[in-house]
Amino acid sequence: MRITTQGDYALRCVLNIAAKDGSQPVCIGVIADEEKLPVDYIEQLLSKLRRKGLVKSLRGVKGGYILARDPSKITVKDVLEAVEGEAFEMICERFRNLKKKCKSASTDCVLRVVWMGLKKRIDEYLEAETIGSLLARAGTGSA
Amino acid sequence: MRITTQGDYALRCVLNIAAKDGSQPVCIGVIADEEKLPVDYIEQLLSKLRRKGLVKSLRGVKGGYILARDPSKITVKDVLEAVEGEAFEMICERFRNLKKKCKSASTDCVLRVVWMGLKKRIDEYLEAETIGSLLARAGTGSA
DNA sequence: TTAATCTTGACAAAATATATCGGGTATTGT
DNA sequence: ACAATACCCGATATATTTTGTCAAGATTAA
Repeated sequence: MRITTQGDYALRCVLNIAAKDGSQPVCIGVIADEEKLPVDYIEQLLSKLRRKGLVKSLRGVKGGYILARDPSKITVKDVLEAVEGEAFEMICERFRNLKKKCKSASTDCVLRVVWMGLKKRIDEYLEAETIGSLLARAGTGSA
Repeated sequence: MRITTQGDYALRCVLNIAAKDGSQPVCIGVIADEEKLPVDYIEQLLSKLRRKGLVKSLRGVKGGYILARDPSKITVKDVLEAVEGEAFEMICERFRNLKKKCKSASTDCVLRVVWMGLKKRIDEYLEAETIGSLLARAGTGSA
């Protein structure tokens, strides 16, 4: 079980934008350069973030990306979900999405209970961490 | 982020064995049949569980698998780790394993802190759940 | 000995993750 | 108007992981 580079990259992009003063949009080229990420790849990720309403984009010369709302209102979970779908997808849901049949998918399935509990834990944790809190932590060096 | 069918299947196999009276080993064919899982696939999973010391195997006629220790001493995390490696692998570690370079992998990386916190939450939860507790829950129907 | 059963490694197929590319659209500055 | 910059979007390509299958071998009970 792991988060993918998509989630990691997306978070780095958002953090990069958030760390700037916000007086002007940050363009993909700069982000890719500073974070050492493939520009064509994070372009897709930023598009997803935009469609989910986490960032806003401005086209043309002087264009780029800015956060759509206050960093403290953007959770780590928001960003992960934007690029990866659910932060934690239960295997039961996965089977459903793949049109496969989970033989034990009754509501009282013992494992289902475990996965639901795990999902709850994960979601709670990722909702508690925000871009704002990460930024503050980075600033104070108390990481 | 998700657990794979390997983890799910492995847990179903262990639960299946644990649910029996233990007077005789359970063979793969029976487990596969009862759990509706591909026999050749779970064969590999059970091999991993054996190598990790979670189950014991007996060959020949009347052979099969039995739990290596008390169900209450086998955690969900034990089973997941046996077949999937770490229950939650941090992206940083993954990069290392793939011999790739994570540019931001300094000890004070803000995201690293997040992943470490998440890993801790996940591991704690999965260590708290045991085959024994799941079995008890299934028995009482209080799921 | 024979049949049942685990053991092992190799192979194959499917799904996902990670990019890369090309052409299009909007905006700014001249 | 025009050129330069930068986002937009869909298609395609590659790599990796996941999932599943197969075949030959080893062990044991009856």
